[in-house]
Amino acid sequence: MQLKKYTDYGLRILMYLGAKDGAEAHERLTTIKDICETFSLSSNHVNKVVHHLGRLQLIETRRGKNGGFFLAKAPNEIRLDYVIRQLEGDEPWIECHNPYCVALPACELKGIVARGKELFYDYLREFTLADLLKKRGQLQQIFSTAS
Amino acid sequence: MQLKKYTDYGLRILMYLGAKDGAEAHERLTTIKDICETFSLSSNHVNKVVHHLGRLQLIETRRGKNGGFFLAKAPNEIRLDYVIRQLEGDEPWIECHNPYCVALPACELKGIVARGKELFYDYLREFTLADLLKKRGQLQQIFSTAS
DNA sequence: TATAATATGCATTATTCATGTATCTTTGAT
DNA sequence: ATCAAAGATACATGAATAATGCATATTATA
Ligand code: SF4
Ligand code: SF4
Repeated sequence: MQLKKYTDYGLRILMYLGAKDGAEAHERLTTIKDICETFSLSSNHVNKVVHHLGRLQLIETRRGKNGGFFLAKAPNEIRLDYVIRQLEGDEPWIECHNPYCVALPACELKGIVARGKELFYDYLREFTLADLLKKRGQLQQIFSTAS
Repeated sequence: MQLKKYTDYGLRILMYLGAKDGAEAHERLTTIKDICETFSLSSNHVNKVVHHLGRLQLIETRRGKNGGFFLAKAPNEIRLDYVIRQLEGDEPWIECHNPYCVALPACELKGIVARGKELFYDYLREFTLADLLKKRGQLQQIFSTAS
């Protein structure tokens, strides 16, 4: 019972992008290499997460020389429940089929767990990327010295 | 992001025990074999879960011939949050060390997820095994015909 | 004393996550 | 035009953990 690193990497990437400043898009362009160096991660993995974030239209990616990516929305429009649900995958927390459980027709448990899961996400729904950037200055400093 | 089958097996075992009736302890004795046949599970795995439930003092186990196990508490005294926390293991849902994440000192995320996790368990805390036995009759029927 | 049950430790398999390699495509700079 | 730098994509490998299997010890009862 733990979030995938994949999901956390996605959030780190968003935090990195959100912490950056610069009015012009090209000033804000970040590359996969930047992320990897900052967080000491595998470029392949980050590659996939970045691609995923792009498909979700949370970031905009630019191929080719001088390419990179940047936030496609304002931080306060990026809700954490959405990000985590999408990156993590939104399957039920208990698998009752596969193989089929005989108790299923009379089981109260699956509903309770499912409701608990929704409460978890309801809570996350109260937060956006902007909330993760409260210590923006400190983040900037960490990211600039990390590489 | 899914509960382990191990955990669900534990809850199934408790449901099975709770659905049984019979005033005397020996009438209520269930064996690992019973569980395995009812749910079509591996006896080794069930073995371990039963042992675990015994250590948690949720069931009482009896070794030797005519042995088995039975609920050590009333169903309404067995809280779901406790069972799931114990069987599942109560680790954080995000691992920030191992390897160490540079953002940690300025990270708001880990706290948010940790709080969400607690809300999940807070919700489970409202339920006990008794709530899982609402359709007790139907469960009894299922369990008696399953084997 | 034989037998039926749980207890326990270790080995193996399966699944999923994480990572690596290679190649393609796009884009800007030279 | 050509090259190089970036993400996109597909596939392969490795690592971690969950799930299962096997063997044996221990205990209690008939
Ligand atoms: S016991 Fe309930 S929750 Fe668990 S697998 Fe069966 S139906 Fe699903
Ligand atoms: S980003 Fe925050 S939550 Fe994720 S690993 Fe780093 S410190 Fe932990």
